[in-house]
Amino acid sequence: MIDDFKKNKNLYEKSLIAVDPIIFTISDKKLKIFLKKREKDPFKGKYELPGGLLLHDETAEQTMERKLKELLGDFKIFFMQFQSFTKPNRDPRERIISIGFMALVNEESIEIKDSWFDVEKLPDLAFDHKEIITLAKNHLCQHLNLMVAKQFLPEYFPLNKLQEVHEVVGKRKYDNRNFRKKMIQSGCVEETDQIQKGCSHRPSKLYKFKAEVHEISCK
Amino acid sequence: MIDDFKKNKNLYEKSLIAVDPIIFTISDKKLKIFLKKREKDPFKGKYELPGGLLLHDETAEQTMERKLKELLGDFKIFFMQFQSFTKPNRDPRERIISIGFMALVNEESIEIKDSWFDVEKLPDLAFDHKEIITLAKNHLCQHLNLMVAKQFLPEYFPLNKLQEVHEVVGKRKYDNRNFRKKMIQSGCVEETDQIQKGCSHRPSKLYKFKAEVHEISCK
DNA sequence: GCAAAAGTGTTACAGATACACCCATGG
DNA sequence: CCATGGGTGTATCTGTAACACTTTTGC
Repeated sequence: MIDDFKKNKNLYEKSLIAVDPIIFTISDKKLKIFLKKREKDPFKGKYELPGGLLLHDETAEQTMERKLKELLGDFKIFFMQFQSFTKPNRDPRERIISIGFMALVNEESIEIKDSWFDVEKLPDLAFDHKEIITLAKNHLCQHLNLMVAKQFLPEYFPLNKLQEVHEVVGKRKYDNRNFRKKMIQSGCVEETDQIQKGCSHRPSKLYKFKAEVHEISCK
Repeated sequence: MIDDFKKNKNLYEKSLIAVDPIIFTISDKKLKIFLKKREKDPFKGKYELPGGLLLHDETAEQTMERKLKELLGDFKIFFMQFQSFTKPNRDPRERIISIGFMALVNEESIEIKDSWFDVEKLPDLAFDHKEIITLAKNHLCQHLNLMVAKQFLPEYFPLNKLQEVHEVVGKRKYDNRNFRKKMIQSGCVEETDQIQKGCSHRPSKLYKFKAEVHEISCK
């Protein structure tokens, strides 16, 4: 391929490479994403994904880690690639290829509480970011499984919170008795001796994921 | 992001962008992919994916269409993005980001009969192409549905061929009676009045997909 | 008539669904 | 004592799995 490039440098063009993180969390029973407001043209005043360019010696995954640390702080965050975006004029200034990643964070680990937008009520977006977010939402919804749900929860959680995650991401309701039965039977979660505190109703038992939960799917 | 670039051009580096097509077909009850032999160093004599660079005004999808036409001829081929590869040194000469696509073709539309390798018996591969192929195989296997199966079959096909596609891609066996029942009940295929010819055994009825088959999943 | 693949129905089992009431706590 | 969310069992339905023999054709 490089040989093609050497033969005819006019045809091919080197391009900047960026990652665009779609950072999801669940808060207030809604799926939300992190956006920032643009302070410069083009698209001044609109919102954008908090993307970043790859450094010369970085993989896209390393760029994601660097950006996430910068945005949310230094703790481990789960993320996965879902699609790359290559329209030549997606940035009006200069060609940039963007690799889309979705990242999943537990609400409780978030310090900055603003900047989060309900995916059903997004503001005006810069570049092709609306399209990117739509695809990320579909990808998340289609890849909902226990590994994904786990990312939205703290280590110890009530089963009803796990159900809530499934309901919000999967955009559907589950029967509470059936959901609990299925989760317990699946062997992926286990009861602990911890109890929920500080709630003005019957406190729930807390569960945790068994260590071996990795890729178990859950419709 | 471009502002970051303008501030410090040393840190960021523009890169060539390529597509790498993993072209699958089913032949002889095996899943096969298209590879070509490298005639130059590096990796001279090893096999590689038939990748191509993005032209300055092309999306990755347009590059795929151009390359597929060049490799296999001018007919419509189904393909989908599955992952991008960004290790800085994946090509020892110069940085190239590669966007991996899997393409699916029906054996009968192939003219060039060599160049196809059983995915279970791959030759030595150049660059990171072994890794790319492994990921493409997993992706294909996990995304097996009727839309995918359709790509491996001609317009009119025996139900048993559809079963074969599912068995080869899904690496498992299906019970013939149950499989037929399920396919017919699903309403995605319909019987035609066409009959298989030129076989030395009982000829089968031929079926076709109904028009609306797009994204129906099938375990 | 034999080889080779096509085609066909019934029973058993497991997983999914539907459904309504009592419980524990804080205020 | 009341409001709030936590927690529980049974009966039915539906889709999947297991299973073996007859049919049609070419040679």
